[in-house]
Amino acid sequence: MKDQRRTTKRATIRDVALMAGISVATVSRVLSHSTYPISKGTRKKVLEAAQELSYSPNLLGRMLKKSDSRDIGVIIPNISNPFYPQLVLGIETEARKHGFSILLCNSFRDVANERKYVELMHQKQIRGIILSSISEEHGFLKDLCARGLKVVGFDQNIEDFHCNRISFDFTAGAVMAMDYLAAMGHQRIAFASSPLVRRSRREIFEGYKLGLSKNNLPFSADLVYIMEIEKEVENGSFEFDSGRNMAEMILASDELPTAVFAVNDVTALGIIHGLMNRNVRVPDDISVMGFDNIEFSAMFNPPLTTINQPAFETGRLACNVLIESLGEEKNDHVSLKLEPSLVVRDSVRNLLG
Amino acid sequence: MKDQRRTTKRATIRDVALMAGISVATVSRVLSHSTYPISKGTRKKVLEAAQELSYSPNLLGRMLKKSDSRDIGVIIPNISNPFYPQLVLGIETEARKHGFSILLCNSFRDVANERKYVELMHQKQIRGIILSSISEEHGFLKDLCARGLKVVGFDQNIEDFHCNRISFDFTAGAVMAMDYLAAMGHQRIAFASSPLVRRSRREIFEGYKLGLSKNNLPFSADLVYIMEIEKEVENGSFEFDSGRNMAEMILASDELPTAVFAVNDVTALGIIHGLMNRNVRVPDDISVMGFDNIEFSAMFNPPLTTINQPAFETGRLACNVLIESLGEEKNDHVSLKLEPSLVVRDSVRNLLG
DNA sequence: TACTCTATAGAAAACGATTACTATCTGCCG
DNA sequence: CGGCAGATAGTAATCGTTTTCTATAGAGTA
Repeated sequence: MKDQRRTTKRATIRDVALMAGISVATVSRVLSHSTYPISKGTRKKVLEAAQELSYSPNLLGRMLKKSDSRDIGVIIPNISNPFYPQLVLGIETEARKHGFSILLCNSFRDVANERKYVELMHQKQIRGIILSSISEEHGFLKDLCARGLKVVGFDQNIEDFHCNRISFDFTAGAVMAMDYLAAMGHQRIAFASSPLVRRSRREIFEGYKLGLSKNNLPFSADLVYIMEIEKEVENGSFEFDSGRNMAEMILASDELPTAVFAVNDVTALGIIHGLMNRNVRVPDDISVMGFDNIEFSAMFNPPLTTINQPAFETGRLACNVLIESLGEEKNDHVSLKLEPSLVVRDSVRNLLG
Repeated sequence: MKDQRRTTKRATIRDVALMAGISVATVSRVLSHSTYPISKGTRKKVLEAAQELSYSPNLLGRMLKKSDSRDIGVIIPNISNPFYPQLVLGIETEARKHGFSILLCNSFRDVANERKYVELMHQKQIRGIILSSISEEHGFLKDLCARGLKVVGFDQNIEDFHCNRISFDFTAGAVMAMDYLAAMGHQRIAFASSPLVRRSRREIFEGYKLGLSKNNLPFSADLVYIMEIEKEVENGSFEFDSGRNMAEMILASDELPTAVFAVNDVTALGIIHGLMNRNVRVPDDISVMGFDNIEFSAMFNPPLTTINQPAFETGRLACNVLIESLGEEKNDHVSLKLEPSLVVRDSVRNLLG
């Protein structure tokens, strides 16, 4: 408190040693909570000196020596997609428990970015990465794994190489949605989606078809609406707009569906918007179901019936799996699949009621 | 490509030197793009050896030596508040341009967390932090700044110490909202908010009162609805719910307002929900205006008229200011104030039309 | 007594880079 | 021809830690 005018350089372990009249080795042992036995007196002297100099360890030095960085890399396509904040929150919640921090990078759906970030993290000696990959080719990842990098991937396209994986059963979710719609008496159910360029969308489409046949409903190409253009911008408004356009297309068709199942919530919201714009009421005239259960789907008007994809939980799990695997020398991989669940709100009408 | 079965240890600069038959100094100079002159032949040999060993620098070593970590810390209350993803995106967009990565931490509105994270970042030799602080006391920050840490703070409570600052003119925004409502012929305008425990809310309330008197409208305590309880959970649904409750309260009052101005979009959405629940139409019966312009407000039904707080731009700016200040030795501070803008959508009715 | 342990402490070697010094060899200038 | 500058390369110190050796007592043991 007194000598406030200390030099701008921070005190090192050496300074502490000097002031305490003790070797650096001992100081290090005290300050890094080693199990090495230290006499009461010495410990006290070290602690006092450290306090006096307001010593704070330089983690770079420590990391370099132990070659272990206490943070984990997180690479996602784009934090502004409402799924990811929850995911990140889940990751961090778990990470902090174990004293890890997270290095967050948005790949912006650019393969080069993704790769660059992975490389960078590796150079920073990060030992574990949670990756929502959009790349199709993972040769470089494989290399890094061989060098000891641990990876937890999810959903997307990580198929060509073996790593820990948290996945989500999109297909089952879609089937679940179809089951529900069928149970509500819907027979003509449209499917609305952006282009099927992502695995998740393809799987949901699969589930749509599976769900139809499971419920003895005919599949008709007339009922599937898949936008042709995909803007790689991910600010959400794109899918919302394309939902609105699809609403127009749906209304222009010969025979209206009684329900439309959208590939995700934002699209569903756009569809509802488009329908209401034409004075079609939801769910009274047409029912709409979404997928994801983003936070806002509950606040929408009408509240959206949807399939829950547990983002937060996924993040927690991913982080746990990663931290666990960091401890192991071996390279066997965990593969977990999270299950969807139905969230009933007010956007689907019961035709049988 | 051939000797795939290389040891798991990564090649160091030393290995490269050995293989190339060249000193480490020279290798370092080549590989770190130094300006030191190197002969064509030597350079080639080094590059080849590096390639052969698939050398990749250990950034910890470099950082330690140069005592400069190439990343910046970002501490925010909670990424699930829809304002922050945009902010983070803005920060990263700018950061990547300059080769910085971001270390993201959520303080969860806990002072202890905030402090712990700052300390941790400092220990990691991070030289710049972007901080949305919730702490009231910044003594420790002041200390760190004295030791060379650069900080960019925004909005919140950072008043007791001097640092770079990006702020937003909440009051002007609120006045702007009132101007607009008045121009639309509204005379009885309610104010709805969660408790005024944050600076931003207080300032908006100020603006509400200022705006009233500016437009020659009387202030009436009957028209202000401020929830008493504040849950420190920030998952949004809380403010949404409290909006719904306030809608009930508003409807129970003797003389209805023609418009209600909410302290933020989520609250506004809740209010609309609550009103519609009672078959009050928005904007036909009552107009509602929000504040923030979160992405979702455009997708809502009806699309929300609101005041734009430029989250992305704020992030970019904050990052720029920070990186700029990292270069300087001096400690003079920048203070920027971003201006609000009006976003007209469909939740306010023109009473004069 | 001689020998093994354990507690305690310090010296010095890492960890993987950068860089301040040196040192050599050119070529050029006066 | 002596000297000086620039190009080029190597030696070794350094960044702040951790940790492996050594080393010295004192204590317990046979």
